[in-house]
Amino acid sequence: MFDSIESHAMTQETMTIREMCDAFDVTPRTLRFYESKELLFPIRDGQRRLFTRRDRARLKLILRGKRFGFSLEEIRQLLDLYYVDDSQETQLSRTLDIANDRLGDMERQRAELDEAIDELRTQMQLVGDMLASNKPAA
Amino acid sequence: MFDSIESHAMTQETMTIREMCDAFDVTPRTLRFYESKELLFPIRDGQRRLFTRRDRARLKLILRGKRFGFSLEEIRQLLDLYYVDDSQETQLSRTLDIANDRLGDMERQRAELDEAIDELRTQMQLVGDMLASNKPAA
DNA sequence: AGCGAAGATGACGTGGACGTAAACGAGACG
DNA sequence: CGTCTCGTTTACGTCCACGTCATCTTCGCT
Repeated sequence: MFDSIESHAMTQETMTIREMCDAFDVTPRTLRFYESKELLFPIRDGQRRLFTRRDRARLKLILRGKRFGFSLEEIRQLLDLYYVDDSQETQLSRTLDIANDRLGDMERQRAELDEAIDELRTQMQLVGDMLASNKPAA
Repeated sequence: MFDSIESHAMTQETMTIREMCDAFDVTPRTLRFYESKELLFPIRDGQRRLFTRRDRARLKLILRGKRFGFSLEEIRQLLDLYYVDDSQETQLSRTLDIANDRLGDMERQRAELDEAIDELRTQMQLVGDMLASNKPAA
C-alpha cells in the first residue's frame, strides 16, 4: 500500500542537526528555534531530530528570506506556497494571490535596489575622486 | 489634491518633528532614536528639534536601507559616505571600503532576488496549473 | 562498566529597534 | 488666567531572533 520508497543508499535522505549546521552555517539553537516556530519539521529518531530534504529546501528559503529582510513569520507564510498539499487546496487561490502580491513586492524591491546600487556607485565615484585629488574641491 | 503637509513642508528649510512623522510615516520616538544613534542631526530651536533637508535626505536613505535589511549601524556608516566633510577625510578610504562591501551585498542581493523572482514565478505557474486541472466537478 | 561527545530540554540573557508611560516646559488661545 | 497641544527628557517595557548556560539522555568506544 505504501508506494513511497525510502532508500538512503544514494544521497543522504536525512541529516543530523550537526550536519545541517555545517551545511548551512547555522547553530543548533537556530534550527531548534525554527522548529519551535514551525518553519521546519524534522522527524524524530527517539529524541534526535532528523532533517529531511524538505527541511533543507525550506531552510534554504528561510535563509534567503532573511537576507531579503523578511521576518520569520512572513517567511513562514511564504513557505506554505512552496509546500502545498491537498489539505490546503481550498486555499490555493488565496495563496496564489498572496504570491502575486509578494512577486510585486519583489519586483518593486528590485527596482529600488537597482536605483540604490546606482546611487551608491555614483557616490563612491565622487568620493573616490575626492580622495584622488589631494584637496577636496570646495 | 490640496496642498498637503508634504508639498508644503517638504519645501521648507526645516520641519518639526510632527511634520517629519507625517511626511515619512514614522513616530517621534523613531526620529529621536535615530538622533540618539547619530543618524540624524536636527538643529535646535530652544528645546525643539528642527529637521533640515539634510535630515530628510538622510532619513530617506535610512528607510530605504532598512527595506534592504541593513542594520542601523550599517546604514550609519553608509550615510557618512553621502555626507562627507573635511573632518572625516582621514577615514574616507575606510568608509569607501565599507561602501564597497555594502555594494557587494546589494549586488548579491540583486542576483538572489532575480533568482527568487524566477522561482516564485515557476512555483506560481505550477500552482496555477494545479488549480486549473483539479477543478471540482460541480 | 565507564567516559566523552552529541543531542535534547528548559530557562534565563542579550542586542537591536523601537513602544510607552510619567513628568515637565513653552506657546497658543478663549 | 487656566487649559490644551506639541514637544522634551528619562526610563522602563516589549518583540524578535537567537545566545548561553545548566542539567539530562543516549550513543559509540575502550
